[in-house]
Amino acid sequence: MELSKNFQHNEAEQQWYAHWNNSGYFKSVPDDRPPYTIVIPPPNVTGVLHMGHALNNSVQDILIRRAKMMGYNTCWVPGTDHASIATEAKVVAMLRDMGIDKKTMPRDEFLKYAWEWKEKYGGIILKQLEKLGCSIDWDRTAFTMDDDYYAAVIRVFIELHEKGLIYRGVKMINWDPKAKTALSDEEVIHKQTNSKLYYVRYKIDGQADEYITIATVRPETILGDTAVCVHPDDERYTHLAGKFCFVPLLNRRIPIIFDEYIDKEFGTGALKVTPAHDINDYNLGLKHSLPVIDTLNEDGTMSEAAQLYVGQDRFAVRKKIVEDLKAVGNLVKEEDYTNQVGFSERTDAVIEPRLSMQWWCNMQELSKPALAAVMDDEIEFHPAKFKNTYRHWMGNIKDWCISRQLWWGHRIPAWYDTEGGLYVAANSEAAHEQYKTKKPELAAKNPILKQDDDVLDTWFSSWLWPMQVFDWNAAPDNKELSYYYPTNTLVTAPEIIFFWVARMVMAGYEFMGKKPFDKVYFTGIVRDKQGRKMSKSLGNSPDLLQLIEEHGADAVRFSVMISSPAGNDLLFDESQLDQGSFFCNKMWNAMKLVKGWEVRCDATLDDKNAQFAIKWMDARLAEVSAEVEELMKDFRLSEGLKAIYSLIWNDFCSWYLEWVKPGMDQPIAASVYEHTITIYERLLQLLHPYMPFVTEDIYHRLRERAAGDDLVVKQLAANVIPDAKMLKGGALLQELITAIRDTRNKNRLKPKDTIKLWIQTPDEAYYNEVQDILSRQINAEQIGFTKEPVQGGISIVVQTDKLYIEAAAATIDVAAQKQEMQKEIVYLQGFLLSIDKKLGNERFVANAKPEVIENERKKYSDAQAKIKTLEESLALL
RNA sequence: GGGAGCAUAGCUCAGCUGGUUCAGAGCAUCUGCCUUACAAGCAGAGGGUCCGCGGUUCGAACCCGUGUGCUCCCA
Repeated sequence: MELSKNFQHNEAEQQWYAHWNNSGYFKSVPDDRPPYTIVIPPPNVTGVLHMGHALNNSVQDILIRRAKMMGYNTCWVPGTDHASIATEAKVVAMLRDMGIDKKTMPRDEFLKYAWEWKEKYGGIILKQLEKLGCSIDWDRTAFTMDDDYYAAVIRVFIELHEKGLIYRGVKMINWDPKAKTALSDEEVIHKQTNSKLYYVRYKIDGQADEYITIATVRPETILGDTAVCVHPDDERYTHLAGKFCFVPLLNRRIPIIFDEYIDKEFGTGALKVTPAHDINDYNLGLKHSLPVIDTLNEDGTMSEAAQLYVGQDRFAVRKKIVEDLKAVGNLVKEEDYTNQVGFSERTDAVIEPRLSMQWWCNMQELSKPALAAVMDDEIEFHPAKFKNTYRHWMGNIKDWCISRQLWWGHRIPAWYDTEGGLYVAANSEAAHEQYKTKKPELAAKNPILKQDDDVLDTWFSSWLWPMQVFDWNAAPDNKELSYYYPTNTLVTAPEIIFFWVARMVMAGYEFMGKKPFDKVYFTGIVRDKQGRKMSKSLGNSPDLLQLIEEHGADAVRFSVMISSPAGNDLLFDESQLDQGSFFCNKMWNAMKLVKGWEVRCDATLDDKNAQFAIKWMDARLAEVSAEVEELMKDFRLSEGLKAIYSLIWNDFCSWYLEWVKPGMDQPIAASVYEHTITIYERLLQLLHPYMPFVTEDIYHRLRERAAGDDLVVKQLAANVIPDAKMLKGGALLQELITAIRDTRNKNRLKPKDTIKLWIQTPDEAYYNEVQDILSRQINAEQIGFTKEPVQGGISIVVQTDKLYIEAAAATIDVAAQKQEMQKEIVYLQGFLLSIDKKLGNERFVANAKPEVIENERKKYSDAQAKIKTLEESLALL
């Protein structure tokens, strides 16, 4: 078999994903094994895969694959949410391109287009997860507007309405003039914005040439002013009690009112009050019984009520009104000002506070068990610091605006009669039944009820996800739900904590009476080199599919995971991908090396010289396996990967393989070959959750495999206690080799120059065991023991053994050797002193743990011995 | 304004319950190698007031306080 120079990721990825999927390894049905379940945080149906998804889904896949190898029945449920606003925007844009205006279209027809759009583009993001290698149970793919899911959402609405938790009312909401819908508070993003603060004077009624000056960043809202408010203690204005002033340009007469809400320090201390367009002004208006003048249309243009600039956009009007105020002399001044402005999460339009009739969900009761569950660690947060954020939000929870003025989504199951009577029911028939019973006379006259035009917030459906993907609504006692629910781990970004995590917890307790998941793992945020969050709008997110194409899915997963400690952000830079692909290549080459030995196997050969290497490698494998297990328990995936990476590259490739490698054209003991293959398999298995393709590929190249013998389903062996003596012996051997190589370098020996090594040690047995390895690693033609110092050689000290190197080619620098030894002695003497001080301190001896003291004593005697050895060697030079 | 977090090698970051096996990794740099798997590699090396100050402690990168700088979330 001719093997390519490098690992060919493209072929391997295609081949193995198809093989795993076709073999049914990703499918899950309830059985006797314990379940390990993850529901995917449904990506937005309009989305494409970006770096955040790469991180998020790599983490999920690692957890799932590892659980699978540990004997769990793993189930990873995929799906998408319908993304009301984003999808509707896409469909409207598509129609516009076709020359069709949504307004001219009935609802049903629009929805037909929307479903077509969803069928065509909606699944793209899920398909992309295949490329990343995600072991997803595709048969379970769910969508928040599937029929069963739709029914569940409607049921939940009705139940909460019956409980009195859902109600309809007029309140100040966040209005997105671009999407023309209300938004919840969570969908508004506040950004610091450079604005202007305009000082505008309002003429006082009855006072010739007296004005009151207000400051505003939104001069266009002047047209909706119904009062000017000042602080009752503000001496500048006390004389204006009971007076009125005129709104500039309109000359509407409005009262000057007094309220302690006013901040005297801000601007001029006088506030224009526009109850229709500011939440604080609205509350002030309620308190002082001010009229409300809504000067904006739904698309952000000025309404008839504004009287001026009717039909023109709010931002165009802002400029014009400033000009016009200036022209009539009422603009006093303007200054630069930075303030927080709300933007729509989906459309990026500037949000308008607007008074509007909407549906609301009261969260007070729902939040109580949800808050307690997280605070009591019934649901564990990793990292735990997010408990604070969660508590803060839950503790100050506000009613949730759940209606959206859109068509794409779950239509609100409420019907109205001609008198405004309200009927909430699962369907039109049921609503009409209610109507006939309640108002038989009206029903006879006007038999048709009108359904509410609005749909529900997308998150009002996705909060049911962990339950409804297992068919909660139709069959609450079904086998799957009781087997998979509560799910094990939810993996998500911290920015989703309120949208998703909090609401899913609430829904879980409210409707299932149980938590939706045991643990929540919050990943970091993926940022670019400059530390900016990667986002579509900034355009700083690399094309993930292209990265996978170029570097391979394993390399992408590696680079994302290696630099992603739990809950910390990760600065992603494409150059990091190299480390991952180099690693794939390293493993590929190790496989080539080992496979090359196959034809040189000799079953009759003695494997004595390799025993040390094998036992040591087994011990390291045991040690790191245990370490990884601990790290995984704490979601320290990045450190787990580092440990495995180092085990494979350093311990296995750089040390072990060199130690068992046969000489050129020399045979290898068959048992050593076998053992090496087995060790490599176990290393690949340990790494597999992180880098599934390259590991599966090499696994199959190491040996012929029977059908079904695939790494993805190979069960991890139970961890064993590593052989401590072997670990120590291996570490010493490495230290010896490195020290001698360093000495060779320093004495300008070429790699091909051979040396003679004389060892002065009390433990000759150890050296006998490693002699074969040692001589090859340092290119020694001869190794022997000595009881006396060897004259004329280079002398070094490793731990407390003395080594003498004789080399014909060496240019020995005695002065340099002396200097180095003296330096070492000085350091050790200082070290000794510090331990001495410590051990001489009564309080240390009294307070420190016995093992700490014991360790200090050992360090002391070791250092003493080493100084003695060094001094002896020094004396000989 | 309220809250959370971060500051460790030139860069990006690890360092969990305080104890020179605690000052680490990768990249970058320097030196030597085309050594029979790998130059996408091998063998070595150098490099740090663990942000400043104060405190607790026998002992602090780690705990506490404080200052400075930065990031994020919420209002």
